[in-house]
Amino acid sequence: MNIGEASERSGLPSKTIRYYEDIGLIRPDRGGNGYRDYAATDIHKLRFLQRSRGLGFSVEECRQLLALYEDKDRASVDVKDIAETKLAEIDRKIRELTELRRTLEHLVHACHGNDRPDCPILEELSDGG
Amino acid sequence: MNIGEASERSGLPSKTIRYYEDIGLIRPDRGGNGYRDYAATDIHKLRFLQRSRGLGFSVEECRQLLALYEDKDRASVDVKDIAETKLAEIDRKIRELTELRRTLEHLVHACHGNDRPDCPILEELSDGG
DNA sequence: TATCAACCTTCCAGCGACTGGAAGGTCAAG
DNA sequence: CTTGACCTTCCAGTCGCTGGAAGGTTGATA
Repeated sequence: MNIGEASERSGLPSKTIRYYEDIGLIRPDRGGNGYRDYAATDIHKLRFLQRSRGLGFSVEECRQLLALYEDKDRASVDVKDIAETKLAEIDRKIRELTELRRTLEHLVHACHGNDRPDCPILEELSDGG
Repeated sequence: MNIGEASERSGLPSKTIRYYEDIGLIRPDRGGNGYRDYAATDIHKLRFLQRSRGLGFSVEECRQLLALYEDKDRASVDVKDIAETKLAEIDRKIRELTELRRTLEHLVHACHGNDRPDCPILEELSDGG
């Protein structure tokens, strides 16, 4: 299977698939013409990568998860640890963004939003409130 | 005032201050020795940048906000528009992260996290659930 | 006066995770 | 035999810094 079809089946752009090969996440065969040749297991891995990236795992975390996925003697606690760490990270980000949101909404509400120059948003940004 | 002191007063690393000059956000004077020389207005601008970056505005948005900040004939609605757009972006990010969080938490709960290989997290990642 | 640390300068490279584009090879259909 | 859709590699750019090398300046101390 050529990269175009691998792209369709995995939901990843061809560019991204080549990039994942560059950084050693997958190693497809090559045909006599030099074209990459993806087997069913490669497609599985690509879909795995697509989903784990979509869940917010970094490429390095995906590499670990993929290694665990391929290790039939793995311990599920190793997977769970990675996922829990990521969960905590996501929580932290949500908290940060929620705090930002609160501040920004407050400012937006305070600003008249007309053609006059006085603006609480700029005041906050310039003198820290 | 040298860059070190400007850094302390603005809360931005010297590297970042030089970077902001590179991309045309600020233009401090230069002393005879070639050192950058920051005036009080420069420090104001740097603090402004520090705060607006901290509120999640991109550097380009900061450039616009800084231009409005310096434009005494501005209309506050222009500032408000930028802030509202950013607010909507933050909302979208929070929603995305919350959805991620839900999925991930669900998976984490489903995984026993022991020394056996069976793992609902990997199952979800490999076959999409 | 020599020297030393603590500043400052410029320039180049790298991070993460792609993405775009150029220049060129391959393949299947008409 | 040409056309167009594939495929290949390689290089550069994105964003917002950050690190480091190599060298100049300053102010205090021996």
